Amino acid sequence: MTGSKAGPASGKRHTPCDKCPLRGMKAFRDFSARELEFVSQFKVGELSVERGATVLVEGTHSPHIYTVLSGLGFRYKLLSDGRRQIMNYAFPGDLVGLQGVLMGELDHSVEALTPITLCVFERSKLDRLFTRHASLAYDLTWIAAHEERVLDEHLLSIGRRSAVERTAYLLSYIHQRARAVGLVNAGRKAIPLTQQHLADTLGLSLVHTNKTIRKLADRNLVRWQDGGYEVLEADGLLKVSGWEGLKEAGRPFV
Amino acid sequence: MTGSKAGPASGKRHTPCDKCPLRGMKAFRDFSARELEFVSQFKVGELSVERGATVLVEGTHSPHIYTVLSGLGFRYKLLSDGRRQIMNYAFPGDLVGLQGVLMGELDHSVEALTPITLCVFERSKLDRLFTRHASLAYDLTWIAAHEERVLDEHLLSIGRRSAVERTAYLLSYIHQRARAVGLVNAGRKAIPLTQQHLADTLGLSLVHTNKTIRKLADRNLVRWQDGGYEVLEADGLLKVSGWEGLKEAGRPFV
DNA sequence: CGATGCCTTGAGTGAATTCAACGCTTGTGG
DNA sequence: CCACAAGCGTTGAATTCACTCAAGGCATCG
Repeated sequence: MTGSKAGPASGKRHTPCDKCPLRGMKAFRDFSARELEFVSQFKVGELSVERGATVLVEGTHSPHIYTVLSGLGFRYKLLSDGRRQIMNYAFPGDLVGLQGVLMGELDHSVEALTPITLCVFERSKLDRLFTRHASLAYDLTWIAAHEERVLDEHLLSIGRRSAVERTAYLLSYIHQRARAVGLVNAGRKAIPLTQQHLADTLGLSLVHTNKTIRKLADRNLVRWQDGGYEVLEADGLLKVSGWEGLKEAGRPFV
Repeated sequence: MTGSKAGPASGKRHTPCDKCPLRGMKAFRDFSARELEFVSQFKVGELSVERGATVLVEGTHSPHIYTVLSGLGFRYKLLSDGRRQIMNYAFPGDLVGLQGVLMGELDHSVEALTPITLCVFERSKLDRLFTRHASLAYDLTWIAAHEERVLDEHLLSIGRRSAVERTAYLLSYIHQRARAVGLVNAGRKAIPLTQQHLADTLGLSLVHTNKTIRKLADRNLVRWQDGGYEVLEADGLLKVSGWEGLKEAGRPFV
C-alpha cells in the first residue's frame, strides 16, 4: 500500500562506503581497510522513502538487509483489529531487517518518521561475511544482542514502570539516542514524533499519554513543540524515569 | 547471595557433547562432526543449581556463556524498589548470557525455576568460534535475532493486548515451548510456575493475574494444579490470545 | 501443630480508557 | 482569498479496568 511511495530516489547518486558520513562519528567503531572493502561491495544500493511511508512490511520475505544512512524510522507490530505496538526506533547507523533475512520472513513492519535513506545489502553475500569476515560477523551478533538489551529495558518499562516513569524513560531514551548521532544539538531541536507514536510505544492511550506528557512539561522537564518534543532538563527527566541511561561505546554498524 | 546455593553438583560427571540428549530432538538442527568437535572443547564444565537459586546476577561481568542442558529458568530485571519484570523463560537448548559476554556486563539476572543444569562455555574461545566456525557464528546470530523476535511479541502483548489476551498468550507461549522440548506430553504435565511469575511477566498484579487465570479456567482452557498449570485446550487458548503461535524449525543451539 | 508459601476472594480505591468536543494549524480546492 | 477538511494536541466527564488492602483457605514442612 504505502510501499508505492518508496524508491523514486534510489538509483541516483549513492554514498560510497568509504565516504560514509557515519564513519568518524565517535559513537561508532571504525573499519579496517579490508572490512571497508568488503562492506563496499556488500552494499548494492540505497533506498529512500518519505515520512509516513512503510519501508518494510510484516510477513514479507525480504532479500535485503538495511542500514539507516540518514533519517529516522520505527519498528512496529499490529494486532488484527489495528492496535499498534512500536517496538523501537531506528537511528542512523542502525541495522534493520536482520530478522527477516535470518529467519525467512519479517515479523514486524518499519515506517519512516522522517525522510529516510537506507543502505541496501545483499542477503546472498551474508555467507561470505560469516566465512571471511569474522569481525563483521561478531558485530552483527553484537548488534542483535544489543537490540535484545534495549528491548529488555522497554519491556521493564511497559511492564513495571508507572505512566510517568515510563514516559520519562522513553523521552530520555530517544533523546539520548538522537544526541549520540548528532540529531539534537544541545537539546535544542525537536524530535519529530506525534503523541500517538509515543502512546503506541508506551502501551498507553493517546489521551493518557497527552496528560502524562503535560505533567512532565509542567515540571519543565520537556516541551512539546513543532510536532515533536524538546528535552529541557535531561538529568531531571532521567531521574524521574529511574533509568540508568545508555552506556554505549564503540557501537559497531553494518 | 543466592549464588551460594550454586555449584555443588558441578565437577561431577559431565555429559559429553557427543552424547548430548538435546541432539536428535527434532526441534534442533544437527551438528557436523567438525562442529561437534569444536563445541566439545568449547564446553568447559557444567553448572547445576536448585529451584529458586540465582544463576546469573545483573551487573556481573561473566567470563562464561551457558546453554540450558536440562531444567527451566527465567530472565528478569528489577527496579530499585523491588518491582520485577520477567523478560523470558529459558528452556533446554536455550543460550543464556550472550549479552553479558559480548557487552561486558550482564543487564539482567537469571533464576532457576526447576533444578537446572547448564553447559558452561569459555568466553575466550568465542574468537575461535567466529574465525573458524562460521556456521556456529551464524547460529549465534540467529539465536540472538530469534530472541529479539520473541521479545517483540512479548512487548506487543504487554503493550497492547488486554489482560485476558495477554495471559492466554503467555500460557500458550510457555506451553508451546515446553512441548517443543518434550516437557509436557500431551498437555498432561503441569509447568512449575507460581502465579507471581506470570504476574511479573505479564505486567499485572498478582491478584489480577489470579482473577484473569480464573476466567480462562472457567472456560476450561487451562487448569491450575500442583503449583503450575496445565493446558486443556491449546487451540482455544491460542484463539483467545490472538497470537499465531511459534513457527520454528531447525532451531540451532550452542 | 504452628510456621510458611501460595492460591483465592471481596471490597474499596486509584489509574487509565473511552467518549466527546474544541482549538489550532496546514493544506486544498472553489 | 476564503471555505473547508484533515491532522494533531488538549481538556473534561463518565466508565472500566486494574491495583491495593485485607483476610481466609489449604497445602507442605519442620
